[in-house]
Amino acid sequence: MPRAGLSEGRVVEEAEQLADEGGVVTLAAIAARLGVRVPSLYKHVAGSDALQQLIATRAKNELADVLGRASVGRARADAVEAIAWAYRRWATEHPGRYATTLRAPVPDDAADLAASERAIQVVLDALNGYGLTGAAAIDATRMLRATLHGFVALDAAGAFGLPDLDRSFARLIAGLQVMLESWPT
Amino acid sequence: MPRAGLSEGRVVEEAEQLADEGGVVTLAAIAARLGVRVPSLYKHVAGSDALQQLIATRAKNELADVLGRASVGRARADAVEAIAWAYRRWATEHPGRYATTLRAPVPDDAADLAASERAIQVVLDALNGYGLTGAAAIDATRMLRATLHGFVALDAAGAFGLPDLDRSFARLIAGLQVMLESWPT
DNA sequence: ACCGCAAAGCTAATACTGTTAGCCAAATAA
DNA sequence: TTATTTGGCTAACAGTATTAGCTTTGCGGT
Repeated sequence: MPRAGLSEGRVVEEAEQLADEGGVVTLAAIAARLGVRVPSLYKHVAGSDALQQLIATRAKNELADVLGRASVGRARADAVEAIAWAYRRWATEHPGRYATTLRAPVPDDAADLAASERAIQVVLDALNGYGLTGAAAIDATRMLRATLHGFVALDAAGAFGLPDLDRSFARLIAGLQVMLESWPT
Repeated sequence: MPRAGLSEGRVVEEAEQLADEGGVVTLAAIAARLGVRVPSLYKHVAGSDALQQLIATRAKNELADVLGRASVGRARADAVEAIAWAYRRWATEHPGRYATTLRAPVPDDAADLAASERAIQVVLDALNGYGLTGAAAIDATRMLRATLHGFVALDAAGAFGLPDLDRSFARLIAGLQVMLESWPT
């Protein structure tokens, strides 16, 4: 029996693809796609939970990259708008990976913690232009994350009616600008 | 063998309790708590999915009730503030039931659709005082739902650091007021 | 070139989950 | 009292994750 040439990375990639295609992310499904039996996967990942964790960490890093690239060279309203659209776009294009992004970082996983930090830092940097520091910056970051996540999450769940989502999102961003302009320091 | 005296309502209640206690909502766990074997549950609910559906519909109705009670007799800023705090409170006190609230209503379930409508209507009524109609009202409703859901979802996931959540939420509400005051009609 | 060994696949077995079929006793209706 | 419906049960099956243990591949060292 020839080897399939798997690796941790290969398994995680396949799981990510499967997740983003909306399939049920099960070891059985992943193994089938890789042309391998289920227990063979355990030679590369420690189990279902560990696999989820790997996907989550990679997703957080990728999201941080996307947001960082979107906001580079921009400030204030420009930066917020760019980040918002990039965030929504990545989340809707990668719903499976995005969903893993939300779970709290497990406290003993340094890589996961670092990835979470990176994503938040991009938002904090963008808000820097508004002169927010300390508690005000924390509040504003939480507000921004909550708003963006809430929109894409409700969208993904189909909780909104279908039409005019882009218009609603644009209005939302405009509203965020107003909010941030008047944010107390 | 004496009967356990179950009913659809009793099964759903137990599942709701289990969900809000953070347990894994599994037929096995529910049956154990009710002192009954798993297949017996099928005499009262049509299966795992159907049970989820029942919980979801009841949860949407309860949330609509809570928001409705909170906003009665209030308008504009008052109404928004009351709804926001009631929403967050109910969601954090009933995390399991709240989570079921987010799934899109299944199109052929009239009760579920009606429940979803009720909850949205409360928000729409509250925004009525701002003179929003048509597209503007839709945008504002989506914004409000997204913001509230985003905050409680990230909170529930532990995605925020622990401290000062009430302060951040209060700031968020204040920001929403500003946003709504300047919302274009 | 050969051996040895770690890595990578496999089968088999266990323990969960949900689900269906079919039995039997208990409550209820005639 | 008898007939029927109802609500519990056991048994069986399918799907999932996981572990144990076996075999073979393929690479590194001699």
